Order: sequence, then C-alpha cells, then structure tokens
Amino acid sequence: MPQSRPRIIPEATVARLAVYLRVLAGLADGGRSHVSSGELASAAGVNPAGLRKDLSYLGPCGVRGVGYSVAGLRDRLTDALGGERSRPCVLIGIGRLGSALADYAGFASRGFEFVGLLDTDPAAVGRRVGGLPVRPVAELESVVAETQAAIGVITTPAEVAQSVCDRLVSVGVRSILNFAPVALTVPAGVDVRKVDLSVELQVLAFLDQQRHGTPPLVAPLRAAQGSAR
Amino acid sequence: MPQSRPRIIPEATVARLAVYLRVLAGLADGGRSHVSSGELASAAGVNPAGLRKDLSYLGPCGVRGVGYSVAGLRDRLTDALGGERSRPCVLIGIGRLGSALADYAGFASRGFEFVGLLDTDPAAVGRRVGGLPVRPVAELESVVAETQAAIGVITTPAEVAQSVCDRLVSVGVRSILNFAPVALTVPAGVDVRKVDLSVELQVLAFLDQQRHGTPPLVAPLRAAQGSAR
DNA sequence: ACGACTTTGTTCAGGCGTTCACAAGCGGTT
DNA sequence: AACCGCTTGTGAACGCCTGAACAAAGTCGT
Ligand SMILES: NC(=O)c1ccc[n+]([C@@H]2O[C@H](COP(=O)([O-])OP(=O)(O)OC[C@H]3O[C@@H](n4cnc5c(N)ncnc54)[C@H](O)[C@@H]3O)[C@@H](O)[C@H]2O)c1
Ligand SMILES: NC(=O)c1ccc[n+]([C@@H]2O[C@H](COP(=O)([O-])OP(=O)(O)OC[C@H]3O[C@@H](n4cnc5c(N)ncnc54)[C@H](O)[C@@H]3O)[C@@H](O)[C@H]2O)c1
Repeated sequence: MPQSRPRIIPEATVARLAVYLRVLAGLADGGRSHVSSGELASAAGVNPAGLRKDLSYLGPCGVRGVGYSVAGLRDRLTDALGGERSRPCVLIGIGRLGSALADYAGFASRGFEFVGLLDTDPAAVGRRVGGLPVRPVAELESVVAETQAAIGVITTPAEVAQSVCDRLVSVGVRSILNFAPVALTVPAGVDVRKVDLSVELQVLAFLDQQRHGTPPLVAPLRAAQGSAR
Repeated sequence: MPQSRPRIIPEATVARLAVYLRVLAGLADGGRSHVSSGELASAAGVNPAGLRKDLSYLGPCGVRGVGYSVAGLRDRLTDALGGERSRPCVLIGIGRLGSALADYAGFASRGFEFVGLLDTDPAAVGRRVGGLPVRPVAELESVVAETQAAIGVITTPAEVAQSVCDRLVSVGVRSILNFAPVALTVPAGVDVRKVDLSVELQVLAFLDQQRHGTPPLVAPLRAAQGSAR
C-alpha cells in the first residue's frame, strides 16, 4: 500500500533528489552500504540540513545514529522520481547538439531512452545516431503514436522550435525539454523546461565583472585595509 | 564611472536580463523601435511586473506611456551584463558534447569566443573543430596563460572533472561552466555553474508522474528554470 | 543493562524572490 | 494650455526556500 504522501515536494527539492540519486548509484557501485547526510551532502554539493529536509518529504528513510542505507535510499528515490520504468523520448533536430544527446549513454542508464530521432534535413535523414536511424520530421506524429513517447526534446533552430513544440503537444506529449533559445508557449498541463547555455555563460561573465569591482578573496593577512566595495 | 550601481542585482534577475537581451536583439533586427513591458515579457516568458522590476535594477530605462527603446535598452543590458568585449573561453573535453559547443555560432555572437580546445585523447588532438585545433590537455596551463581565458567549460567525463577544475583554478580561471554530472569543489571567489541534463529529464518525469497519479500536487514552482547551482 | 555518542527528523527564524496593485510621469489630443 | 489614457517604476504583502539550532532515537561500548 502506498502510504499517504502528506506533503507536496517543492520542485527545487525534486531537482536535488535527482542529484542525490545519482550520487547514491555511484556509492552503491562502490560497495558502500551506508552514508551519513553529511557525506552525501558533500558529494552532492549541498547543505546537510537541507539534504535531510529534502529526504524528509519522502518520510523517514534513515536510521538515527547510523545514516541512510545506500541501496534502500536509492530505491526509494528511484520510486519517488518516477519508478524504474523506461521513459521513451523523441528528439527533434539531429544537428550537432542533437547528435551528442542521441549518442549519450548517460540517459539510458537513468531510464530515459530515445525511441525516435527526427530531422528535416535530407542529408541527416537515414543516418544512424546512437543505434537509431534518423527519420524525416514529417513522421513526428506517427513516431510519437507508435512509441508512446512521453518526453520531447527540441534541438532544432530557434525559428522552428515553437512549431515543433505545437506538433508535439498536439499528439499528446506533455513534457518538453527545450534547448532552443526561445520561450515556448504551451497550454496548461504541459511542462516545459529550458536549457539556455548562452545565459549560463552570460551569468558567469556578469559575476566575474561584479567581482572585479570588489577587492575580494586574497585574504589580507595584515588586518587593516580601507576601501571595501 | 563605475559608480552608478547602488543596488545589487539578484542572480535570478541576471539570468533573465540575458534572456531579455536576446529578445531585444531579435526585435532590433526586425526594425522595432519600441516595446512595452507586456510584449517583452510575453516574448521572454515572464510576468510583466517582474520584468519591470528586473529592469529597475539598472535604473529607469523606459519612457512612461511609451515603453522601452529597443536599441537603448539593448545597449544598456549589454553594458550591465559585462559590456561588448569578447570573453575568451577554454573548453576541456572535445567529445560529442564538447564538439557541439565548440562548433556553435551562437556563443560568439554574444561575445563568448573559444580560444582553446583541449583533450587528452591522441585521436582527438590535432583535429580542427569550429576553426580551432584541438590541443593536448597537458598544455592547459600555457593555453590559459597565453589567451588570458576568463571562463572554463568542462565537458570531460565526470571522473576527471574535478582535477580539470583544479587545474583551471590554479591558473586563475574564476568562472567555470560544468557539464559533467559531479559537484565541483572550488575555493571561495570562484563561480561554478552546472548544467545537468539528466536532472532536467528526471524533473520532467516526476512532474508527469504527479500529473498521472493522484492529484496531490506538485509544489507551486518557480516558473523560471534557471539552472542548477 | 545503562550511559554516552552519533545521526536523523523537525522546528524556527531569516532572506529572497515573485506577485499584485497603485501612484507618478509622459505623449497625444482637444 | 489642460485633460486623458497609457505605461513605467515602486512599495508592500505573500510564499518559498535556505540555513541553523534542537530534540528524538538508535547504536555502540562498558
Ligand atoms: N550546439 C550548441 O552547442 C548549442 C548551444 C546552445 C544552444 N543551442 C541551440 O540548440 C539548437 C540546435 O543547435 P545545433 O548546434 O545542434 O544546430 P544544428 O544546425 O547543428 O542542428 C539543427 C538541426 O535541426 C534540423 N532542423 C531544422 N529545422 C527542423 C525542423 N523543422 N524539424 C526538425 N529538424 C529541423 C536541422 O536539419 C539540423 O540538423 C539551436 O536552437 C541552438 O540555438 C545549441
Ligand atoms: N553528450 C551528452 O549529451 C551529455 C549529456 C549530459 C551530460 N554529459 C556529460 O558531459 C561530459 C561529456 O560528455 P560527452 O558525451 O561529450 O563524452 P565524450 O566521451 O564524447 O567526450 C569526453 C571527452 O573528454 C576527453 N577527456 C577525457 N579525459 C580527459 C582529460 N583528463 N582531460 C581532457 N579531456 C579529457 C575524452 O578524450 C573525450 O574526447 C560527460 O561528463 C557527460 O556525462 C554529456
């Protein structure tokens, strides 16, 4: 019996749970049987108290005085994040980035399997990438229907991303991961997550510039120093 | 006159400013002279009031009753995010993902230029990617010194990411973008941003499961999806 | 068997970020 | 010149998330 889930899980917590799960998988492969919240938090790059709070959304999973069972917690997280069942994904736009994703083994190990690769370029269609043939994008609807794909990944040029998204939604895909630098508009009930690499670089550049305005880190051994900021 | 920044800009705002900047660049190309906060917010996928608040960190940039000057706001954002000067970047790990990044034109147009591509694989070294030759990773330190690279992008396997990061930090790189699925440890004063594609898929899977199961719901989420920290 | 130590789970307060709502300012119109 | 409508900019409330301190609970050692 699935006992009640009294609390709702914040999305920020969900993202971290996925990180914990990956760390735990590595620990399990290494033969570890137990971990403490401190060690796990360190490996995940978060605060130990925050980690315990995150895990508490799943109910008590640890043993006081001992820590968490690696295998037990891994299974529990796996279950909480959607079980072990394979999630079929379609990938649209098999260019440089799309090819890299299609060829990446790290997704399959987490239950995400590409079942359809689609492109509009005749030169790309027919090529095999990651063991799967690239099919013409005209077959998008039939591929989704055949494979019951649950997730659509968009790596097309930005100009066509919205139209590709609309077609995915129209055939029932309700989860979309978008790499194109545009904000997609979708009806309620469809989730979109966007990965914007240019923004990441721009944020880094901003933080760097901001740092130059402040005399930061080289610790002044001599105490006194005047101007801060 | 670097004084005119009395207020600090939240990091979440900085990420959105970068998005606004891209939208504005497109609008400027289209010949538009003015935009309202509502239209801009719609194109960026955010709330109009939030957009105005974001822009207010830069001081008044608009004209009441009219809107924002496209070119003027674009220039102001460009300046706030670090100016137009080119930012030299080094990329370590020229595999599938690294090659896609090195070959991507969208970064250069925003001032990010790859000045060094490094890999350890003899088969990769010497290859030209995006007009640049791949050099042996042993030359990392000298490449950074020569090019004064400000940003390091890590697309190596996870096992070696920390050691690559350490080497980057040791030669003065203080901004790092990490694609490997590990939490990097860095000294204070170094910024790391992590892009974790598996986590994005896992969050989508979780949200989908929540939707299918009992409607004890997801938490009210933070609409924007910046990036992992 | 008992005590002390370790580690979890929870509670509390604080900081950020987002949102709504409204007043101020500007252009256009009469 | 004055009015009207439109849009910006901002002040304040609300809610979420983070970080820290505390109590419960279980284990290990004696
Ligand atoms: N490559 C990167 O490092 C990178 C970085 C950041 C963002 N992006 C974004 O990711 C997207 C893809 O980038 P890329 O470098 O792989 O570009 P790319 O040009 O190499 O690949 C795009 C692919 O999409 C295909 N395509 C075009 N129209 C299509 C349609 N209507 N239906 C299906 N497929 C279509 C093209 O044939 C091509 O194969 C772009 O939006 C880009 O802005 C890429
Ligand atoms: N490809 C993807 O779609 C994808 C998705 C998510 C995460 N990632 C992560 O990005 C990273 C790269 O992925 P990939 O698919 O490009 O892998 P890849 O194996 O194709 O490329 C890795 C490259 O790094 C090089 N390398 C290995 N050790 C090195 C070292 N010490 N110094 C410099 N270079 C070294 C290898 O020679 C290889 O060329 C991995 O950590 C992976 O987990 C990739």
